[in-house]
Amino acid sequence: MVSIRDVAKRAGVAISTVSKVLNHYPNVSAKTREKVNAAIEELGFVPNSIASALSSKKTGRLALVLDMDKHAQSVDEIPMQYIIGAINKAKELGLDIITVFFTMIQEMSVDEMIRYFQSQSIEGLIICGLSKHDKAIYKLVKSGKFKSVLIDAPGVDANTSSVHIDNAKAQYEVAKKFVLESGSRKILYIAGKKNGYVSEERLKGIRQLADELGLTVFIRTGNFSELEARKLTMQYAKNKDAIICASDLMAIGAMKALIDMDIYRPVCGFDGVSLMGYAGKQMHTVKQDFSSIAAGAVEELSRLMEGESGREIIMPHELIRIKYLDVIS
Amino acid sequence: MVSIRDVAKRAGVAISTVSKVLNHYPNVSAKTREKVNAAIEELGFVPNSIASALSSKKTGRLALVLDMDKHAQSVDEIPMQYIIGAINKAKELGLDIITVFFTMIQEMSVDEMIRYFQSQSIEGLIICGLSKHDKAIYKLVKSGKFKSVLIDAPGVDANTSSVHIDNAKAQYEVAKKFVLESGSRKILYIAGKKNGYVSEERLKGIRQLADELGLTVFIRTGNFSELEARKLTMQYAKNKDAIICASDLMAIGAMKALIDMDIYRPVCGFDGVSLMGYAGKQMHTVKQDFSSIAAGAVEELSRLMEGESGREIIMPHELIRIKYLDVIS
DNA sequence: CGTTTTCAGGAAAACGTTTTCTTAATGATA
DNA sequence: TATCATTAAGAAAACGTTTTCCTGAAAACG
Repeated sequence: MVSIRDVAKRAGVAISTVSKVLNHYPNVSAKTREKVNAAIEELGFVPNSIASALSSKKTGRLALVLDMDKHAQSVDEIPMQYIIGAINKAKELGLDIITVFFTMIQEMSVDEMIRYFQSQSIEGLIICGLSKHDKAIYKLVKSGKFKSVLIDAPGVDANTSSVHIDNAKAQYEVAKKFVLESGSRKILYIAGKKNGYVSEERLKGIRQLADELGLTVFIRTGNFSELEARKLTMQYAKNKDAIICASDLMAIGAMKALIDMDIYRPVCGFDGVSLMGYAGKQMHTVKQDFSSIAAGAVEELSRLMEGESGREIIMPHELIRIKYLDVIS
Repeated sequence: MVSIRDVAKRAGVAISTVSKVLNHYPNVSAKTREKVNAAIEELGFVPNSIASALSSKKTGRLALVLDMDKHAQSVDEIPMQYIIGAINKAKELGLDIITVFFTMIQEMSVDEMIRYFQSQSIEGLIICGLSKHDKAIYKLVKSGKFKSVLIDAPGVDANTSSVHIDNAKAQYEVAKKFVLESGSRKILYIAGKKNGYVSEERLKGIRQLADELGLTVFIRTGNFSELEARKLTMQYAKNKDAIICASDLMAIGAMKALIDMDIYRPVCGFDGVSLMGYAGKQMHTVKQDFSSIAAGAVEELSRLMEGESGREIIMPHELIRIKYLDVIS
């Protein structure tokens, strides 16, 4: 392996001078810089980031923490969008590596996680989709050993930022459009998780709308599960005008139930996953750009790592209507 | 940061002794080991993998190379399955990190990629779904700077292994079952890519079956594109008995076309992606366990990194029939 | 009991950088 | 011309490990 030492020898300068050239220090004469760069070129020198990290104590390593079931048969495209967005942005910013980390995060393993991140010299965490009520995450973030950005959860301290859309507003908007268009008055709302930050926000949106328009909204919790939404729809849809779900996946469950029951009710979703295209029903929903959200989180993390303090970033959302696809007769 | 030095001091031993304990060397007495472990515990010492890597020249870093469009709206779940399988296995084997790397791999950027991997001290590559005819990959692997495992492409040298199912056999088997069951004689076969390894193999399987059963098979190339398959089906399906596609995604395209044309033809797919469940038609297909395939690739890479030489690993496949889902009326 | 073997444990170099401090040379100022 | 400020460049320590080599003591052997 050709090292900075070889370059120095070749260029007839000191090691420190080569390092200065590498790191674009100002106090190097043009002539010397020239010589060094020539030597680098000739020897095909590639700086060793491991040595650099050890010496400078800056690794530029980020971990993207996804809370997924290990054996997920993931029909769910959201994690992939997060990964794509985060990795591309990290590369752009010269943050060397994004570690993706799947786990069932449980309280008992937090210490293990901290040790793992520490041993890997990870400087920043991007944590996706975990509520602030999740003790494990709280502990992880509160350990103070890492800068963190939370996606879809509110920040917890000055070392922490959060990135998410305005869920309450988005839910309000899409539901309003949906309700006015379909003329519905009695709604079945299938919410996400009890105590989940995102779920609570969306619920706020619905409640606001209900107040404003004087709607009757019957609320049940679907745990973001297709099956659960299906059951709830079976049970409660009959005497309602329409169904609003806190996620597209649950909306699919609802649609399946409606078909089973052989009744028609308009359905409104949330997320705008492209999978919906294959489910084939026309539907109002909120489109989130998960890839941009993750990219924003990486950018924000890089800010935090430069010593700035935490803040809350609201990403834009879009109201869309999934198009009717002809694969469904 | 508490270092091995602190531990040594606390335990009243030399640094090298602590290192020996850490790495489970045999020549350390039980008593000393005890003392050291106690000190580690008391100080909450976590070994620094960066320093370790620098010193030992072993990073245990792997890169999972996925050739994806940067902005893919990825309905495609296969990359995610690769990632899940690879990361989990890597963690299990103590291979520190999996870098996931998205790129449009083009010949011009190969040198850049090599430099990037080198600077990151990456020791092994897992390269997914690229044909051996792809010059970029060939160059990358042939650079000899990394141990590589190719998924869905044949190995190229002694430093390289390959992992894939027996595509010819799988295509033969699923098509045979499909053809016999549906009694088809005149088949439209929509192949994958020209010169793609996987595509060619599957084509072999179809040809063998055609010979054996005396079928008439009309072959067109769909480039693994839903849209392309749809067009080809439009154009050629009318006077055929059935359609066999080299991927599920193309099968979906074919089904859409059949619906447009308002004719019925049985369709056979390949891959077994769970997305198919949402497309809703009953269909024969080959199920690949992409997660296990990636896990196998990591395991194999670890073997290569220990100095073993390259080989070809055939993973099992399964013939399945996607169940009729009631979301489709 | 003396000699050889075995082995636990320590000292120190090495890995490839960064960074601080120092030095020498140049140019500016009085 | 003498003094001071400025700056380019080098020397060397430091980062936290691993690993090789060495030492001394205990164990084994005759």
